Amino acid sequence: MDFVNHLSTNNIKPSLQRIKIFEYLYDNREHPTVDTIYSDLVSDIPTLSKTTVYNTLKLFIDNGITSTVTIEDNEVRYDAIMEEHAHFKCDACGNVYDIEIDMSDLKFKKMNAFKVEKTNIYLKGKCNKCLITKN
Amino acid sequence: MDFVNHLSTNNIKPSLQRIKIFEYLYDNREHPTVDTIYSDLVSDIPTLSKTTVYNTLKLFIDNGITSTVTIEDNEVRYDAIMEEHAHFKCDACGNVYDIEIDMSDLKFKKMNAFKVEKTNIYLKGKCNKCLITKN
DNA sequence: TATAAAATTGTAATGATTACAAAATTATGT
DNA sequence: ACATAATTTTGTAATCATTACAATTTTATA
Repeated sequence: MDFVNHLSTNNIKPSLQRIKIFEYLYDNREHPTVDTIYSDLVSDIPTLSKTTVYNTLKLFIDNGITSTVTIEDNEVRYDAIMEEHAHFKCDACGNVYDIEIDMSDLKFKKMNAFKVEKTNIYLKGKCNKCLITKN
Repeated sequence: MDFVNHLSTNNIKPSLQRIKIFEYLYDNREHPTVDTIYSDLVSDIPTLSKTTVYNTLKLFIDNGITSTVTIEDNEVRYDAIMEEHAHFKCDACGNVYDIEIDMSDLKFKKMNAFKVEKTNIYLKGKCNKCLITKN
């Protein structure tokens, strides 16, 4: 994945901060929060500001290369994978995993009243790691 | 719907505030926010406090008669309908509608790694009202 | 009716996000 | 290359939703 090129082709000038933040998001698939992104990157970019993380993520979202994952009402997570997929959140360890899904199987009723542009799915439960360890 | 009985059978003492808040949630199916609930009820219960609305909704959720609807990362909505259903949010007018859905049709891959307890689905797009009016 | 328990309320504290202006960096025209 | 303009980054302060907490009010109990 050529991050510089990916940013450029999406009308985002590839500054150091933007490259590093996108790279982090793309490589760390656990859907990190702003705080996690900031904490993990500040050692690499000592001048990094949390405001920059917020600004940059908003820029990514506006240009369609990142999306938010809102499962809990008190934490916003970010995801750089834009292909159709769903999420699973383990309510024991709190981790959020990607899930492959075929949304074409979904059958909605009375959908003539709406023009659907995006379908979001997330599951909750226990991941195997937590089932084995804690139970 | 006998609200007093519904609260009682779910281990919630049916105080005036609790009855009114649940009644409001159950009758107003547009998934209101705390602010909306408070604003609409304070004329009816002049002493009502926003803290009470927060406390009461938390109590409802803990006792399984209400759930949160988290579609946007900056607004928490509440829903008293606990039967399986999905949501549609119109990003023109902002309204959230209920949708009937058969989740048994969903096919996930690699799901052996998880024990799923709850499936959440929401769609985004434009409702017919907005498509006709604004376009 | 007195006392204890529970519910409600108002205010203050918290924490995430945003606004904003200054500083730093990068691009542009000559 | 240099001066100037534009953009990006940064830090601080403001905002807003939510929570903590203690006081008050209401309800239950003996």
